[in-house]
Amino acid sequence: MSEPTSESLKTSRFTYRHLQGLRHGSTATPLRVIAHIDLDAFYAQCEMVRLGTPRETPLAVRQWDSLIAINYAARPFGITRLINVAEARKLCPDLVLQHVATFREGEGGRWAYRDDSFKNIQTDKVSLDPYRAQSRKILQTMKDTLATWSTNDAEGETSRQTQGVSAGLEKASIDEVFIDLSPVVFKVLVERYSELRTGVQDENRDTQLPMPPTTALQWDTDCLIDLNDSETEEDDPDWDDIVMLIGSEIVRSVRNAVWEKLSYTCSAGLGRNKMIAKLGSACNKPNLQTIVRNRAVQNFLGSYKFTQIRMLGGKLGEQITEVFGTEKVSDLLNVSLEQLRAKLDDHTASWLYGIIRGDDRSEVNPRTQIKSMLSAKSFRPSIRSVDQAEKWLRIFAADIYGRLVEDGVLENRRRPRVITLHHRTSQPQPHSKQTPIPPSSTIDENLLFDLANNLLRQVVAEGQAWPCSNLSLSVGSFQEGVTNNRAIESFLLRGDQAKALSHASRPRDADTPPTEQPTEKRRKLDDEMIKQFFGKPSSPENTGASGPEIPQPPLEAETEVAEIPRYTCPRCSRSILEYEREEHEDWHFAKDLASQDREDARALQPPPPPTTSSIRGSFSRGKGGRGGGGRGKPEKGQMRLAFQ
DNA sequence: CAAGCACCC
DNA sequence: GGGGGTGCTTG
Repeated sequence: MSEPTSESLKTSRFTYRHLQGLRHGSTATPLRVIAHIDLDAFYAQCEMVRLGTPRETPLAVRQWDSLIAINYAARPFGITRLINVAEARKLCPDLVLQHVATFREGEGGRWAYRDDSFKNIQTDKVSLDPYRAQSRKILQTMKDTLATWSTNDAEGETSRQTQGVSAGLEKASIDEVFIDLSPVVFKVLVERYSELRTGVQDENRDTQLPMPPTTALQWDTDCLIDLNDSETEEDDPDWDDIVMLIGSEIVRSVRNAVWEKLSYTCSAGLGRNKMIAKLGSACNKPNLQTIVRNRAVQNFLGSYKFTQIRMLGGKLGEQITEVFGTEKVSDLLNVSLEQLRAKLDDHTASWLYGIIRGDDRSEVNPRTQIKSMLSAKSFRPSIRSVDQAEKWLRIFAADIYGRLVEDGVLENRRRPRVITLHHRTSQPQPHSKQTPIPPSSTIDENLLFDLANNLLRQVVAEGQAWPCSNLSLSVGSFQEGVTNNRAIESFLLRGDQAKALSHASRPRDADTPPTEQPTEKRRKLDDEMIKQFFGKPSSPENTGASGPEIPQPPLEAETEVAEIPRYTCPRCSRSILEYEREEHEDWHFAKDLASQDREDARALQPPPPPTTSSIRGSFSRGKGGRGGGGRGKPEKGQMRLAFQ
């Protein structure tokens, strides 16, 4: 082990700047902690819970003649989603086969579990509502548990500035979430390690942190990814190991709460970003969590095909495979950035270069609310009349309306602004028609049905509607209701005041360029400009300049009384409430960090996610023929990039 | 805006 | 493969 004399003098690889990045959820800090939590065979577990089936009982969820979820007890029998019901029964005679709930023609918007649904593919439509309901409960339990970590003060002393931190939670699908644990891990970290509490002056932000006092970490039941070849478990842990340990403790408590309260198991991955966390959660299933420490990232990623990395599972991954003649991350590591740039557009090249080295700065989008709702049905055989189609539109409208009610249409919390009808004929490519939902209308089943029906008439009128093999209805572009609107308006008002204030009192901020109207917009008609103003309330300096993850400096409340102590910030000359001083200083610090990030970005090329048509030059896909060479990178794109 | 495309479970 | 989702680009 370590010699107490020389080793104890060692300092951490990390600085106070890195630590502050953790506090504010900076996407760049190497101390960041992201979790991905994935419910195990989710639909199957929903049915097990609903039916009270023991965990050892093999169970599969059935949709018509297919299996859409298989629990872990059934998997040893060789049952997969690719086989049909008859084959599954043969492999496992005792298999519990539960059909999904369905709507039935003529029974309104009520779904039900029916014994005979599998025989009624012609009249029934699948309902996933039971699973959405469970998903909501699980999400809420996760949030509640995270909240206990955020507000619980162990000692009451250190929590002064760290209380109320919240973990950003992104619902990635019905059975997956990403959590940015950074702020809450920071809170726990400074509570447990008093040596990290010392304030530090601006000019000392890059001072190394002291080494953690610990020499061995207790990882409990976690699964650890092996360290890179160059690393050894005998080395003392640094803070990036400690934050993962704290993160894993938090995630374990979240998973435990979901189990104790709702009887669901889930698996989790922890790492320094979303890509790593996501790959990690799939490593040890079911009911386990996997930690990818920073010192294990190279080893971890080296074993993957890059086509398994998020965003590379589709055509982009396919194209990269063709161009470079390999699917392996380890092979692609030997390709220089210049070589990547020769074959891919700059955007994609630098993103790819970073991502295979474990660099992913994408944010956890703190989003829980649904953005669109879709109700669909495939027809075998195809349908060929308006009459038949209308019956399904009734069911779609009822389905979606029921979900809108759950979402709060009745209380006017949210309402969709657009409705879309998708249809498919024998051609593989589906088509769609959409139309606005009249803003003043009361949304109900009939309204949705009428709008859908109008769209259907349009499709029919254009010909090519029959035979129809697939039909679906969706609503989207949600608008927040009046209650929230008032809150937003007052927020915007405060935002304007903030701007006025900042222009008046801040010396000069390179971050906030003088107001500059995009020239092409000048040509627009006045009323369009007005519409745009109200439609896009965030001005360039609001969206771009301060960066999404950086909190604005606290604003003074209008109702404030004079006796609250204040101080004048030496950096921006603003008068700040004394009790908000620390936060304000942190804000400056975050701003500094952000500009540092941007400088880094200019030098290194930032890693934004790839977009379409990323292959450079004449490489073209089967159809369309637009390789993307033309849309390279005008200067404006660069500017925008720098601000993101 | 409307429509399509890519990617994900 | 069927039933849902998200985000982006293009005309």
